[in-house]
Amino acid sequence: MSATRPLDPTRDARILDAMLELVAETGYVSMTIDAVAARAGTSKATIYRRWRNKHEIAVAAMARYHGRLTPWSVDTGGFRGDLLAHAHRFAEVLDGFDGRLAIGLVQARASDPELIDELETRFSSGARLPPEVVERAVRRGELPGPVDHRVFEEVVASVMFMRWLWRLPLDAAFLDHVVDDLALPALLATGRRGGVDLG
Amino acid sequence: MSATRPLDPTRDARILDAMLELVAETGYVSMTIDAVAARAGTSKATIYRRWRNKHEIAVAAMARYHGRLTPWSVDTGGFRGDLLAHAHRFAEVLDGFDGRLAIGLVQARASDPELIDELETRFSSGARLPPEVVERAVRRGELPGPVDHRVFEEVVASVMFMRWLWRLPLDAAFLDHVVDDLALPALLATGRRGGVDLG
Amino acid sequence: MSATRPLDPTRDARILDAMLELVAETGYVSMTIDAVAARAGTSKATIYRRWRNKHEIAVAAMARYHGRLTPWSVDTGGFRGDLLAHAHRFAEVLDGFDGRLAIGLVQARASDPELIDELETRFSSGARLPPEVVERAVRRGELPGPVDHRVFEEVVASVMFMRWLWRLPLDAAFLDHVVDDLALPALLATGRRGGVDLG
Amino acid sequence: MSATRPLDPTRDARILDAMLELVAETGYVSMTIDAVAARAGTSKATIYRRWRNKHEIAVAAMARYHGRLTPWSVDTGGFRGDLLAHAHRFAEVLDGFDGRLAIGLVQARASDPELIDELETRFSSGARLPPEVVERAVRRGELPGPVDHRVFEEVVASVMFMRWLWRLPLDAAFLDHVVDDLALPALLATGRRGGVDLG
DNA sequence: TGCTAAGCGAGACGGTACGTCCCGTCTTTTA
DNA sequence: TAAAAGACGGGACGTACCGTCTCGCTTAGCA
Repeated sequence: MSATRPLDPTRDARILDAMLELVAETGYVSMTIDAVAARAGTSKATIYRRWRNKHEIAVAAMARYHGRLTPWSVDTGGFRGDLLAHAHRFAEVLDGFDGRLAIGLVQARASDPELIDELETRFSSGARLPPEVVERAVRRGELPGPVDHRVFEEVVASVMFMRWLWRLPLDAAFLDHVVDDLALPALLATGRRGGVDLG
Repeated sequence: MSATRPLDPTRDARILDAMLELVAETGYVSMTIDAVAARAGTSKATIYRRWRNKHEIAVAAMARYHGRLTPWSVDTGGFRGDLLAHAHRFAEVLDGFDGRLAIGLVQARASDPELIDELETRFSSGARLPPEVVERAVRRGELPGPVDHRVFEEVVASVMFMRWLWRLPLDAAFLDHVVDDLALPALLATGRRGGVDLG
Repeated sequence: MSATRPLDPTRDARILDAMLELVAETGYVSMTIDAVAARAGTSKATIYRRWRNKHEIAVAAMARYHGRLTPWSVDTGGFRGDLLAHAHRFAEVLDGFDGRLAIGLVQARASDPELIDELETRFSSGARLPPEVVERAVRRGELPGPVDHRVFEEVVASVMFMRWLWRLPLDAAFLDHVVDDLALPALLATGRRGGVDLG
Repeated sequence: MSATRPLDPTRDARILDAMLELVAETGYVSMTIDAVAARAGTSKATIYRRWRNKHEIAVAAMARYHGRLTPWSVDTGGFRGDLLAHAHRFAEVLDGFDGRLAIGLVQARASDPELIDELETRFSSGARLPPEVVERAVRRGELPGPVDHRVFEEVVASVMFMRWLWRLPLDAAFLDHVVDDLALPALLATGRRGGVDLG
């Protein structure tokens, strides 16, 4: 018998990083595996030894990327201010790398229905409201009781992403609207009714 | 001066209809221009005389399709029932033709900003809440006063589209959640504060 | 009965001239009917009203061109000098418009076997030796008797065209060779044997 | 450093053979690259990886073909008979594969000067008179001394190719004419004057 | 002089081949 | 045996040109 040689794990990283960059730069559909291989400094065979096709590579790349997202939080001293700050932060995320990546993701879903099933929660994690924001508000007396922080992410991520998708401005007035007219009422309603199951 | 011959508009219709059918049947990426030409009974040249590439054809096809969307309304006898019915209706729209077409729209977005902008309102029109639904509720005493019907569309279209995008089920429980926890609180909030400017 | 309008003969000329120019510039295969129409300032329909296809147009153009070829002659005072002068003249013809046209002709034959059947004699007319050259030589006593002047054209046109085809130089040394070693012996042989039937 | 994979030479052969067959069957213009690929059992990409366009493929195919031409000779017992036999042989060559291929050569000439130059000698090799034919004639006393065998090829290849080009018949009468009136006088003249430099 | 058939330009049309690009697989060489 | 380099079969893309056609406009020649 002969010694088998394991796949070199440093290649995985180079390949997936190249993949992410190219999805952000050109979109999933326009991006080619040859380009990924070139940027990663590997050969196509090395890529296809690890994943079976383009969309599997994309899945792996997204998983790697979202695994690296750092949680973000801020304390402005007030509940509404915290929500607004998180909305602003998500607007920046959309306008940056993540937005372009999101387009790539959506495009990928078109070509490869199975691609992003498991990425749903990860995607909106950019708009995630940390539970301590709610806890602080309760402690400060701004909220009568606990509310479901996940509702914020659900509403804000969706509405802002859609608006960004149509290239409408994510300006201060719109963020005020999202927080005051959509997120806050929904959050307060969860408090009144004792929770929500987002399934 | 001499007469030049215009592009035959009956061809446009045949081509775009064939395009829509094939996108719905096989998806944007799998669909072939040759197949479109064959089904439309034209030649490829006739197609490329009108649009420069595949995605421009798709954009045109979707513009044509959305231009044909008929408004929809229902009266269940109660406000919540009406909202739920409209949410169900939008779920059907997404699961049908529109969902698959929406993906094509997102693909097109990269290169066709102005056309996409124009389609924004049309896209969410599937979730549009007709003003008379609100008026009926006010007359029945279910609402203390008028609320902004556009908030329904804004929240419901976004949240449901996102969920559909990630292929999570648009089942009854989720629709209840959207109506009760997100849409209704937001709608009622607009009533309390006298309107919203969605810009 | 009704009045019919005849085809405008001025168009014929413009079309065929444009055809000849374009064959010489780009070759028969590369030349397009659209380009002919554009240069002639007509429409394609006007062309196809006159001829059924590309090669018929080419036939007509060649016929028109060769119909315009002006006979050429010179008297150098000696038979060999006359032959050399005609060889030089044919070299110039090949290097000019006619050479490029000849290539077009040959290419045309490839695509359209029927194209140039009747053009054979016309083609070599550039190398035609006028009968008076022979008559003068006989009068001067340079030839013992009449020789078949057509042999000159047959040999010289063929050999020089082939050499030109392979882009070998048609220089003075080669022309001397053609005249002294090929044409003159063949011409004299016809005199000795009393004529040739070129069929 | 890493190993790169060379183009597979067995493909070249299959492609060029298929090309030759199809040129002979349908002509250069009618022949399709897809048909070549199909017959060669390769893909179009494999063909276009080797040559840039249709005519480069044709040139390569003809180079391959002419490289395989086998010299031909015959001994009829008499000089004139030998010449006639070689003329007949060349007529067959023209009417067969070579004639159709020659047209392709001329097409190629426009864009590939250097390759064509190289093929020049090969082309007329079909009409080449082997030196031993002359030597035998001298030994038999049919010729007073050595003559330049290359003159035969020069005259015969040119005159017959031209006549073939115009689709005039290469019948026995014409071959007699070529041998008796053109080739023999020119050959004998070289003997009288001691050689020719065809440069 | 007015009617009418046909010429004309412009260019759209169906069809077909071209040459390009990319996917996912396979082959060769080196380490 | 992994890795690089890249050739390979397959198949869609978008382009180009052919020969036909349709559309208005104009013009020649009969009435």
